[in-house]
Amino acid sequence: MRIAFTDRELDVMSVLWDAESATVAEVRERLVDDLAYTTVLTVLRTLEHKGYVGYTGEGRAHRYHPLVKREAAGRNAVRRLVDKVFQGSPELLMTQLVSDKNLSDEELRRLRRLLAARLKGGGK
Amino acid sequence: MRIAFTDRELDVMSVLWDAESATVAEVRERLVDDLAYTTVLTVLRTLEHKGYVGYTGEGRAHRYHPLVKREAAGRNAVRRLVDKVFQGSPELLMTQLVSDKNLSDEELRRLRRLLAARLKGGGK
DNA sequence: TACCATCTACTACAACACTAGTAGCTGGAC
DNA sequence: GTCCAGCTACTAGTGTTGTAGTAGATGGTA
Repeated sequence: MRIAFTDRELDVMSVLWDAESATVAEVRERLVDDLAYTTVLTVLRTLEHKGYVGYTGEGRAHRYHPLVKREAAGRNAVRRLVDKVFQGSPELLMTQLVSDKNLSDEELRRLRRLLAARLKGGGK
Repeated sequence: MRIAFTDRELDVMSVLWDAESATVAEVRERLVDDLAYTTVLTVLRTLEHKGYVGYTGEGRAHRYHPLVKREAAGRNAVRRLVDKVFQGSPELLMTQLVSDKNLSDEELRRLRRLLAARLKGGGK
C-alpha cells in the first residue's frame, strides 16, 4: 500500500498515533495550530475516506483511530526520502543523522549497540 | 529558510543535484516518468519562482542549476520526518533504518565505523 | 530566403489540499 | 416540552500541484 500524507494529515495522524484514538475535539485540542472544529473534522473524514483511519461511535461522536501504524508510515517516508534526496543510499541519510548535533553520546552508544546486535544477528 | 518540495519538484531537483546543472531537455531525458517538454519547463519555472533554482542563458535555452544544496534539503526533510513521524526522536528513525532489511552487512559495518568515529571525536 | 526544429512564455484545467461556514440532528438540563 | 451545546454531513472558496497545449521567437539548413 502506498502511504502518503499531506502536511495537515500528518499532524492529525501524529496525534492519533500518540493518543491511540481520539474524538474530533480531542484531536483539535492537541494540535499546535488553532483550527476550526469543522476543519479538523474534514481532515479526519478525508483520512477515513483514504482508509488511513477508522472510527467507532461514542455517543453522538466518532472516536477515530489509526488504521496504519506509525512504523509503516515511517518506513514509507524514509524510503521516499532515501530515494529522492539521498540518492538511494540509506547510508547517506545515516551519515547526516549521525553528524547531527542533536544526538547525545548516550543515544549514539545505544545506536552502536543496535548496530552490533543487527550485525551479530546475521546479515540478511 | 523553509525548504519543501512537492513530489514532482523533488524529482527534478534530484536530477539537478546529480547533474550539477541541466537544460529542460536534459532534465526531461533523465526523469523516469515520461513528461511533456512543457511540463518539465513548467516545473523548472515554478522552482525558479520559488527560488530553489537559477539559470543562465545557453544559446536560446536556459541552463538551470540548484540554488539549494542537497544536504540542506536533506537536513530539512529529515527534521520534518523526525518531528512528525518519529516523535522527535532521531534515534527512532535510526532504529528503523538499522533494522531495514535492505541494508547490507557491508553498509552496516560502514555505519558502525561512522558511529565509532563520531563517538571518539568527542560527544558534542 | 523559406522552413523546420527547438525554446520560452503564457494559458488552461482538473484534481487535490486547506480552511471553514451552514444546516440539521440529538441528548441532557431545566 | 424547550432550548442549547455539541456533533456530523454537506457545501464552498481559495490556493497549489501536475500536466500539457498554443503562440511566438530564433537559429541553422537547404
